[in-house]
Amino acid sequence: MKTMKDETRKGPWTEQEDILLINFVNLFGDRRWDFVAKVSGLNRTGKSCRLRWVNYLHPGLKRGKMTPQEERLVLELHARWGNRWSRIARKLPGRTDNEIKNYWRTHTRKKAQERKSAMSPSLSSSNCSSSSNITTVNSPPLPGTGEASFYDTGGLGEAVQGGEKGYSMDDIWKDIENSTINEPVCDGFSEEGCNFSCPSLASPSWEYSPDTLWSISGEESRMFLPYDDGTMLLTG
DNA sequence: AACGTAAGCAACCGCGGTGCG
DNA sequence: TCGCACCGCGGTTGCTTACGT
Repeated sequence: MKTMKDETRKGPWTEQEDILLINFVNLFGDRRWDFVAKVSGLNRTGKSCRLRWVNYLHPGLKRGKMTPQEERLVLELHARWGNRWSRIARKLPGRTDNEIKNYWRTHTRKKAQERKSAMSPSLSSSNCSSSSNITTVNSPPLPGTGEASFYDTGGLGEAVQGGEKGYSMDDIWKDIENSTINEPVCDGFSEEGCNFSCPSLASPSWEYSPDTLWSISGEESRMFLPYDDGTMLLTG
């Protein structure tokens, strides 16, 4: 039974809603989403709140372009695990399943198009190098091997070498090597179920800090004052 | 400068799993 | 043991922005 009062909001989140959600998550944690949704006064479902938090508001999130290493990691993990986006995301600190999923979608679409055009007889076959890609993932070029692939065409530069702080790509690769399809992988930052939960318990690479509080403009960030314990104060 | 298309991103939906009374 | 409520995941959709003509 839904009354008009129960009508939940949908669609894009406003800044005010974000602020509210952050404050209430900091108060009550990021597990009881229905509760948070109710007490916050947001006319949103718990589900919606969770999604907004996980995909956008979580302070550990990295924003911006995937590094070539991350791209390679995604491809490798996808080759192993398929569309287990959340699982893959756990291997990529600061990236969400949604982000990876979107990346993959775009990526595969691009690849499909490249393939198509490569197949086309009217086009030169010289561009096959960029369409070898995914099927070669089974034997991924490990970091440091210097093996060139199309994945490395983006960004490059300093981002490649130790661009990730806290949890090195080497560690991640080692971790992956040690993991198997059947074994859920548990590590410091990506413990099953702990990744996005309990911010105050997050591993160092996920901890709250003004630096990791989004990649937002100064104007936006002015609205918050992080407490010592990681909670925020709305300054208005 | 205007328009059309592609790409990227944020959010919703439906389903399955899990915990609890 | 069963039913319910909630959570999390994967798939999909729709909107916005970027780019090319």
